[in-house]
Amino acid sequence: MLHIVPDIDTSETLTERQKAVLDAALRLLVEEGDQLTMTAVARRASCSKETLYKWFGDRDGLLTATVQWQASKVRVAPVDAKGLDLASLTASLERFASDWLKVISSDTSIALNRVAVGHAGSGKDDLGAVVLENGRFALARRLKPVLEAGRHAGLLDFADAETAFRTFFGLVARDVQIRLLLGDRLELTEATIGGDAVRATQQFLALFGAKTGPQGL
Amino acid sequence: MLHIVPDIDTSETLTERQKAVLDAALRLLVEEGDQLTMTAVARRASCSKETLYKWFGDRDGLLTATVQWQASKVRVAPVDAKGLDLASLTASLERFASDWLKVISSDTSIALNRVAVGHAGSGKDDLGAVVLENGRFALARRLKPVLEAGRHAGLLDFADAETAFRTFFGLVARDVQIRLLLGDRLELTEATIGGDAVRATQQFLALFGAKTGPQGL
DNA sequence: GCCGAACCGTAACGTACGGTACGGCTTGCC
DNA sequence: GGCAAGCCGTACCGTACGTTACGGTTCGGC
Repeated sequence: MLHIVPDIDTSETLTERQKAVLDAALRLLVEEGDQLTMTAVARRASCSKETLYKWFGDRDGLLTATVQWQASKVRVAPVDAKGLDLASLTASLERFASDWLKVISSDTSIALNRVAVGHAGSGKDDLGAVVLENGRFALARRLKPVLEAGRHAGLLDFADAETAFRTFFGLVARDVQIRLLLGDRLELTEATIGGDAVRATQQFLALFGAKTGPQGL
Repeated sequence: MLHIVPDIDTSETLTERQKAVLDAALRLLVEEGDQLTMTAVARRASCSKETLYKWFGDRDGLLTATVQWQASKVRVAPVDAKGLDLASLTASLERFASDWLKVISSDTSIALNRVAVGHAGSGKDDLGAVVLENGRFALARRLKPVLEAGRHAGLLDFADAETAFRTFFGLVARDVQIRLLLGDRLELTEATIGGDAVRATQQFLALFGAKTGPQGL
């Protein structure tokens, strides 16, 4: 989703067949959550359990490979930061907010985050780290250059890009992710997401917009 | 934690022995996460498995009772809303922010939320609903009267208390909870929490403070 | 056509754990 | 004292599932 870019490490020495198996595992993970069984994955993927173990080692290996496989699919197109004015900055921020809301409200993201959260307690694997790295931290890496460019163009005023990013993150996500993870029915329509993206962006600009200029509202 | 109030429904027809057993289960839940076993709980609580099943029905019943038992312990003292001025409103908001950050960064909260998130997928029980009801929604119920009082006193300006609350929630929590749930090391010291509470409150007032008066910063 | 590698389907194994049964001990009541 | 209730400790049962083993099939290379 969100502008798939066939990246270099997307293949990651995975054969097409292996990708298909991981897709099956992913679909099953969305449906069943963490209580999916190796037998179910094998049946869904029309492969043998022996093959699963040969390719992925054990259950945790399969889960990790599945999460990484999904992560490799959600590379978004970078936003170029040339010719930045308030309109384009606003559009970029709204775009980031909208994309992020779509991601965290998707069935796939919810399922993956649930599994990763569940595994985070017992240091058996690093699903939490993988999800975090490809979620919140990847978002920060992509957004910070935009924020820096906005500051350089005199449109934004902040001391620390990290702090500014975290505020933006909070304004966008609010209670959405934790409510969805905890099972709250919270249907985010296209319109709702769009409105929330605009609101969050306006609030962010109100807090961090440079005072030079008619920034009254 | 946070000003325990011996409430009416705290007992909830639980004997002292049962409370002790649930405390043991809670401690084990923090240590082991969702893979705690009934045998381990019985051993830790020095009771028999037969007793666990008699009292709580099955494993899910024990988990639910444990979560509810913890929830019954975190009733906070309500903030009175008389004689409200900007200083006391600011203090109240900072207090809410600080308390909430302490809650979501506590080992107990993290463990409970992890278990609830893990169970949210399969409609076996309603741990997610319980956690949500005693967490995010309880916070809203307590904070909204303060916001309404602030608006009535001419200190705040917002159309919808729910929307205002969610923005405050986002400004306070930001990425903290999801990072902690996913296993990110993120040590929140007393000082950090205090600073974040002040920052979030100032940002909230900048967004929703009434324009009448010297509200320039 | 033959061989080996890879893989499918399925059966089998071992174990961990939820749930149950039971003997023994304490406690309160007659 | 006798008795019943409640509970502890432990042994036990059944099952689900991770993991392994194996026979049968496909397929590329010679």
